[in-house]
Amino acid sequence: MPTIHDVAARAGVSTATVSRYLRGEKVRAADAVRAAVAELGYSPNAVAQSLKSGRTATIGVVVPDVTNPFFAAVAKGLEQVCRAQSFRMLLANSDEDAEREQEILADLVHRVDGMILAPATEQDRAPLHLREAGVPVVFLDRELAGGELFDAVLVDNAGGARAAAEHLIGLGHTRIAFINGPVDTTPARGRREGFLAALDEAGLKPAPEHDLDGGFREDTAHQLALRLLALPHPPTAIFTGNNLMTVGVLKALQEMRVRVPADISVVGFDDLTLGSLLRPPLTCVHRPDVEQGALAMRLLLNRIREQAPDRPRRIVLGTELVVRESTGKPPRARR
Amino acid sequence: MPTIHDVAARAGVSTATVSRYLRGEKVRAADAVRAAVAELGYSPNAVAQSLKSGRTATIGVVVPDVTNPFFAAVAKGLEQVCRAQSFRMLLANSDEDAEREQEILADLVHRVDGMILAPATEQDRAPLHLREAGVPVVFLDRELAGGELFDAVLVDNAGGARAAAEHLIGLGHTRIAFINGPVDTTPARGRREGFLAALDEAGLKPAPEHDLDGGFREDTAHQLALRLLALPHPPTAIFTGNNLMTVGVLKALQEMRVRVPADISVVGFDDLTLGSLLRPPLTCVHRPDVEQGALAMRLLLNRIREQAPDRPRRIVLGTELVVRESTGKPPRARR
DNA sequence: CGGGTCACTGTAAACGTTGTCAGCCAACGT
DNA sequence: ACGTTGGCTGACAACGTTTACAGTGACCCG
Repeated sequence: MPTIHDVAARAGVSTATVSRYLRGEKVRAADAVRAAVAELGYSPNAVAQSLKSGRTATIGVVVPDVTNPFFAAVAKGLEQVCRAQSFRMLLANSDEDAEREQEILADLVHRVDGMILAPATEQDRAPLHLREAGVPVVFLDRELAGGELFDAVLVDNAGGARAAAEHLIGLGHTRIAFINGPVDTTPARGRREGFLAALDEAGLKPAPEHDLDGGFREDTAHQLALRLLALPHPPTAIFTGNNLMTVGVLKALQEMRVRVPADISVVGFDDLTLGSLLRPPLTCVHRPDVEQGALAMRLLLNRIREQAPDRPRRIVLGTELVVRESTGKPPRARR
Repeated sequence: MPTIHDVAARAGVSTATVSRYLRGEKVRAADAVRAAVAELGYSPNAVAQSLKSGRTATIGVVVPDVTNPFFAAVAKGLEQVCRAQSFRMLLANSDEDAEREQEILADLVHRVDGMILAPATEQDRAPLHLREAGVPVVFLDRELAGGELFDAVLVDNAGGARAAAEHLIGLGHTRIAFINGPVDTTPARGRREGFLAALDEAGLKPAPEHDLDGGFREDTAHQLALRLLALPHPPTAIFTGNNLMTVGVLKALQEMRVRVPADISVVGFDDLTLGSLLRPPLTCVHRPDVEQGALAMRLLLNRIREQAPDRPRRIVLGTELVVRESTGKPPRARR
């Protein structure tokens, strides 16, 4: 692989001249250099450039799981903006595991100019090290308990959950189960808050056995749904805290031949790609995903460009309740 | 951010000694160095290491679109193996665009030790440059027309498509439409081959207006499906060449209130995450996805380790026809 | 024709690491 | 007492760039 020295030798100039030519400065031997570059098929070594300049033109992205359609969509938004601005994207999955996340961060610090992170828990301390190391961080969909020291692009979790709960309450439901994510996580905390607020305003209180943590996982939610069905007083509606858990619940209901919404209504936070094709089409809290990624990346790249340490910016995106057919009035028999 | 010099100074030794200590060699001042490292919170600069060693411990991954659940699953497999072997993953989407792909490759050559690539077309010449640059490449799900010069992890496209077609033929269908991807793409070519072979054996020939290219895109497939329905002799079954197009077709059928499988049967290549929850549950050609990614990455990392230029390896994974409820006998009226 | 300006150029020193090399010292054998 | 070994060490040169600095020559002006 040819280096700048080879080009310089061939063009009969110094490396400095080649370097300058490449950066667009006016150079007498431009033609010769251009020819040499072409003949040798030279392209500058990015690693050497990084070492010299201290910039890697690379962004680290840590999400729980790209397989989750929400994060896949977010990743797409991130990547689009990234490449449009000549940055690259180093992607890693934390699997919702704070320890693994920490390893990944430590590994990535030196290789990136900035970091997009959806932390596994709000108690996470690892990101503070990043800050010390001078690596700008933007939190995506989740943030730290420590307060708003970092930039973040979030979604109106409380508002979305409240809308979903109010919708169910409006239909006449009183026994509403909530299969949520871990409450030490921004979205789960916010969603619970909105959910409880709506219930409270309607004079309702959730039974403890209806207020569950499904760990944002399909299989856990699946089991919890089965357990809910086995209860002496099963709920007439289930609100799920993310897309994966919605799938788990729907599969459980299908297995047990529970009719939706005749027997049980289901609302999910997050749309499903195939939401409209499901049996029945899913009522859900819809929200921008690609846009959320794009926004986060733009925020980060701006932050990297202007080194002026502006105070942290928090962007909160709105949600939309999409009413399809998985929700209806509660069954008479159980009321 | 402290460097190895800072550590050396603090420990009262030379940088060489620190470097040796860090690589695990026996060093007299081990205690002092350990202490200095801890106190300064030093960690080696990966960029400098890369420059010196010529290795980046990074793998470039170029797929059409991470948002496609198949590639999301593949990406997960890739990443798992990657991290298990202390490599990182640079991810980019080509959007099925050969030109964009070429830009990405050129950009990534110097930053990676190897490359996983799902080329946009089989005519693609860009990967040959990678080979010249000494960057090992493993093709994923797709390969080049130029013959088998590269490693590749593929799937038995012809076999899967044949099974799907035979299933439909067995049910009595004779007018089967095929919405395929671009035939200058490995999977689309193979799938067409298997499809046509099965029809041929049954003494059937597809009408030209039933043999379509949906570009692997949901929206295009959607339009094509609408066009098929408007035909004087619409097909009684549709076989779709990938997951996105299956979705497009299903949505079109739903819009037009066409009953599946009463009016039209549908089989798709690729499962859908929610395949079993759809109305009706989807009959499809299922195949390993996470495993395919994991396999490809293992192949690549082995290739990087052993520099012995072994001859290219091609791995072809099997498929499985999952019969659910979207296929049935053709409607009487139309036969 | 001397001096000054201008536009460009080459030399060389970084960036942070690793690896080669020669050198040092203690321990050992004679 | 002295050479030899062996284990460890530090100085220094890379790796491929960029860039500060100090030229260099062409050109113009008086």
